[in-house]
Amino acid sequence: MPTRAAAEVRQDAARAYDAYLASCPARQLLDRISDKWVTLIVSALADGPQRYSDLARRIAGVSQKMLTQTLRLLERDGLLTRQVTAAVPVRVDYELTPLGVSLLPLIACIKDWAETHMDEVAAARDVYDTVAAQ
Amino acid sequence: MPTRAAAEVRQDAARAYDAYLASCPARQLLDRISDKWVTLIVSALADGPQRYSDLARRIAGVSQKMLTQTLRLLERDGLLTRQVTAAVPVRVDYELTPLGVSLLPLIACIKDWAETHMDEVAAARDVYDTVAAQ
DNA sequence: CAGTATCCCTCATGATACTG
DNA sequence: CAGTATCATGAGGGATACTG
Repeated sequence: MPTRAAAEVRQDAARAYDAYLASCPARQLLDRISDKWVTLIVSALADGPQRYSDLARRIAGVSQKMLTQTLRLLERDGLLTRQVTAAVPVRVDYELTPLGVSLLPLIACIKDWAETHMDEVAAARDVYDTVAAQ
Repeated sequence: MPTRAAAEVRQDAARAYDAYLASCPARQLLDRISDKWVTLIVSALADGPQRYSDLARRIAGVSQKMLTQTLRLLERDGLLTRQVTAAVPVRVDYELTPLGVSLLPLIACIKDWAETHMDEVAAARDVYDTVAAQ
């Protein structure tokens, strides 16, 4: 069964490549910052500490689940700290760590490229779509 | 029905925010480069033009579907060109455009941050997981 | 060689309801 | 206020088979 064997070889290669990518730092970072809410939360915290409800308000459209989940993720990664103040009602503040702050220039780079070049991309899309329509 | 109305208001806000994000250049760029295969293909083409089969070989683990789909996406965005040479068998070469090349420094920035700081992130995770386990 | 077409399936996200 | 728990869905991605 050469076909079956070839398929297996391909799948093995795919799995090995997946494993390789999983260990790639740049890939791990991209996995983080590509998350819809990660950059929004980090950017929101650039101005200083924020409470949970502040974040929920600033980042309209985020569900409680995703906000909590993403905050936990970022806390685990050492990008922000979670400070609970025992009171009634409870108060929880989130703040960027120096590591989290160090991410801001990178986000700024991405923003720069986007603001400089995304209109070219949009133009290219228009051309592509126009030609394809004919 | 105040509950229902409140839920609707929240959903409207979420939709409006989605629309806002869809028009955000930085978000659009992140949507592109966060794609697993986009950065790999762009990086592979940094060395110069490559044929379809070259790319398939270099980027082990990519399916034909995703390779073709991603190449079309990048062509549409004006990041690379597709050059078909009529012959038997057909030959297709892909090459970065200047716009595509301009993306390379940004990818390098991301790589730099990752290689500089991802070990700190990994360390933070270890601490977090260790504390959580107790 | 360089694709296209199809099916299938998982996994991430969001809505909803409940709580210390 | 700041979450947790549960359920549903839908879109992205892979496997497979076929083609100019």
